[in-house]
Amino acid sequence: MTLSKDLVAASATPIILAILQAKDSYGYAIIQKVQEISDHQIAWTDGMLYPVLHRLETAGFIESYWLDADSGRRRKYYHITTAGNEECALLKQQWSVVQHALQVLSEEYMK
Amino acid sequence: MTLSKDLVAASATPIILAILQAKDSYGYAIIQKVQEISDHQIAWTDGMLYPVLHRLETAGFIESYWLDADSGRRRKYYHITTAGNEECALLKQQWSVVQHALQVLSEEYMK
DNA sequence: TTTTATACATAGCACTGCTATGCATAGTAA
DNA sequence: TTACTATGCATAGCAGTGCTATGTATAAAA
Repeated sequence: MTLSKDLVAASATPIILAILQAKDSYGYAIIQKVQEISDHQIAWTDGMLYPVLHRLETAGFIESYWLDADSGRRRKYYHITTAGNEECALLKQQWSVVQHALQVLSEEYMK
Repeated sequence: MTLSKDLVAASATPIILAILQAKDSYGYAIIQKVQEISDHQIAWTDGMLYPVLHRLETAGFIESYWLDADSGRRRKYYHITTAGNEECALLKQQWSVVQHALQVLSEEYMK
């Protein structure tokens, strides 16, 4: 399943914030996490993710810090801020509005 | 509640197609229908809707025909095509993938 | 006669998502 | 020891487009 461009754009932020709500993480791991929880139906490229992370950091929704992994490689970890938590809640709410609308329409159609 | 720009873009097509699945309709009525089923939480402008309708028609998802209303005004009615029904089903499926992902993340966070 | 509601249309540009590309290192297969 | 894959991050730059702003027209109502 390939998600439409619009849907990818609309879902990236809430998904990233929701992942970081559980625990701090870094770019590469986030991509894998998204694949995992979507049964490989959502496939993000790194080139698409990093700019989004930078935007979220600029917006103040997440903060970053560098850590060295056991492997020796450097990883840029992201931590969700209070503003990020609020944004995440807001986005989820907006999603539920649309979801509810689609739900109502489906039911109406079935009648 | 004001929906984010991305979400508006991603939800417009499935919502319009879902409305037309129930019965043929026209621009102005579609805007009112969206307000109604979303408890006035989704507010589309006509300037935003008409281009979307034209795009959907060009894509072959809907077809149009003119009708004169009792009021005397002309209305451009839209009818969903077979391709449109398929597209609608596909989009709904894509939405459920994202919805499911967000759901899983929420549950993981709660644990 | 002025305003509001109804009804559709689109030029054009501001905006931006993301592709394409680049850099770097660790592990592993050959 | 070489090549390849996986890991890991970064961004220039432009193709692509969503939608604001604007225009037209008619009916009804105030």
